[in-house]
Amino acid sequence: MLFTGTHIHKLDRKGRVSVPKRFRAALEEDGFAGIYIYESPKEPTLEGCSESHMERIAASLDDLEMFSDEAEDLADTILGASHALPFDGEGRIILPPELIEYAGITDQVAFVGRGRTFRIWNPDTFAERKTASRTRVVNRGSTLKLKPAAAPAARRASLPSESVVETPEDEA
Amino acid sequence: MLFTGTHIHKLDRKGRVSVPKRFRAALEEDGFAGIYIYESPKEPTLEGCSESHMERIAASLDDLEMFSDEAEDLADTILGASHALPFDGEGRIILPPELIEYAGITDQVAFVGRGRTFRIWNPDTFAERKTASRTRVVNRGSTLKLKPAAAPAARRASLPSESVVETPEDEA
DNA sequence: TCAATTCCCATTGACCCCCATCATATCCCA
DNA sequence: TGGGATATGATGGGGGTCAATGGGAATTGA
Repeated sequence: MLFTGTHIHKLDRKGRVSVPKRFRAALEEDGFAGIYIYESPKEPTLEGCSESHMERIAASLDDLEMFSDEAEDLADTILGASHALPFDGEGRIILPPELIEYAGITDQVAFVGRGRTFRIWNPDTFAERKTASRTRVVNRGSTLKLKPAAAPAARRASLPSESVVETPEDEA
Repeated sequence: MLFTGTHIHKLDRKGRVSVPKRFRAALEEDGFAGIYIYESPKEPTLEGCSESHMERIAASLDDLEMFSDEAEDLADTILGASHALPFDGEGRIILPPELIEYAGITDQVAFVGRGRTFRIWNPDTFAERKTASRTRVVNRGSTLKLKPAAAPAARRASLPSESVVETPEDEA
């Protein structure tokens, strides 16, 4: 399952916010009915993911030298500062005040998909960032080199001829 | 399964539009009965693709340094801005207002095949662009070097020429 | 006992399902 | 070869359903 799109929901006066239905579906098939979030080190936004993805992060940290400074720092930043937020009956979570403050959120919350993870923004802040990103993409002429065709692995790979490649992101 | 040709359909007053039957067939064998679209960064058009193709994009982004600036920008521009639009019983999707506006669409919608992806245009805008790009192709003397014809992998390769790509700006 | 959290129910409005009609391509047969 | 008959896709619209939201009651814990 993939997190995509931008979904703007309301933060009510109890600090609750509905997690987008699409995200919920992806998260729930994961065992834990809820999300994990932590402060993004570089920007005023919250990183969110499923429990299994959090486990992947932990495993990756294990691989970094057990007691390297970097691993220590990352562990504190991500694992130590992460919050496990369960859904209530209506599929909402309660955003802890310190996270609300960190992201500069007021009355609205933007859930922004990033594939295997997502981010939680103040919608205005994200809007600015998005136009900036897009401008850089155009100016820089970014192209995305696609991987050789996703490993079939997942679900039925009914198309035998799919191994064919394609031009990256074509011209214009 | 390739998206080819240009198909013009009507946008009804509910914001719905039928996805061409040909495209639908290609998309449905993909698990998710619907399409993914996002704004093309460079032009007033929408890029569309199947879920598996979107997963490929996400996987490719994952590979770029997890947090390189460029990957960040592309993630916001593509994954964050994409919409998953499911088919209704009649094979239609609902085009979100902001996408309608971005592409300058009014009452008609042009689906234009591009191989593994397709684009959604205001038909008039596309018509202009098409003649312009055709002119460029002629002036420039562009030719397309075909790949060796992908190994038919398994079973009968009844149509030897089938793996071939087509010129970017296809016919009509 | 008070405060904070969790559970539960009510409301509303957007979306999705269903059906009815229309257009177009295909086929059949005289 | 023409004309209709039929199948299939495209289009229009109404209404039921469910996600998002708000608030109150019950529960927990200090």
